[in-house]
Amino acid sequence: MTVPNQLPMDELTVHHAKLCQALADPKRIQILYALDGHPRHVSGLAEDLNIPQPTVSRHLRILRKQALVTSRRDGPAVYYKLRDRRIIEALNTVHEILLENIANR
Amino acid sequence: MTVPNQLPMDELTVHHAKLCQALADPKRIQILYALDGHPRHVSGLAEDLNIPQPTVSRHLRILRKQALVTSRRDGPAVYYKLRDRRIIEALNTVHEILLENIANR
DNA sequence: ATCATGTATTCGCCTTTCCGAATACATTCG
DNA sequence: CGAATGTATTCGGAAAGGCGAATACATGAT
Repeated sequence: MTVPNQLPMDELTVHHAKLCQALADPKRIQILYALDGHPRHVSGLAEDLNIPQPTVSRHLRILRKQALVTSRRDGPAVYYKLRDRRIIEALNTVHEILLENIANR
Repeated sequence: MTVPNQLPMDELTVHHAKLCQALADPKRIQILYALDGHPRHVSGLAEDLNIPQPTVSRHLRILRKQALVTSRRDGPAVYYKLRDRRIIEALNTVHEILLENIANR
């Protein structure tokens, strides 16, 4: 039995995947958790996480593009904060599953 | 002020990111939702989703590696099912955030 | 054993992602 | 206007991810 031609992928699902992709990097996960409840500016994050400032900026741009964080400028510094704390809940759920995966090995 | 050398990345966070990475593809998202409450075999998924069977198999291998799905063979067919339905909840949370992102544009 | 059905893997190619290094841009102060 | 501080971007290369096509592997029936 042959499989019919693939139809164009649902745009919403593509965006869904892109949002997940924004979560799929260890440094970005660290950044999101670091921002939870604590708006921080870029070099503050860089020092806390021991990540070079340009790298932090690049990751923040990715998170901003997916509207996971928002920024406001205060003098020369730019402060970032979470736009929706539910993203932390989603990450926590995945983390719980991860812990079980490790336990059931 | 110079940033100190980066320390080795927390292994748990690396795995956390890998788990998110497994969610970061539209076809895998489709597969996970298709499996929600309905164990399916490979070519059933392929037909439902209009995706070539080898492609489905490759994505299922990735999901299996992250223990998001389990498989059991029944004759020549292999049935897959979700290992933990909370992954759907995590995806749903991300989806809600996505819908708001689209609305607030 | 052979065939039919269903599943998994390999190969080659292309695209995407990530990083370090360097540099450009923005804001405030003197 | 500099100079100082803080942030963002670009470039080049390396690594990872995805796909179509072809093929190999596994199971059950005849």
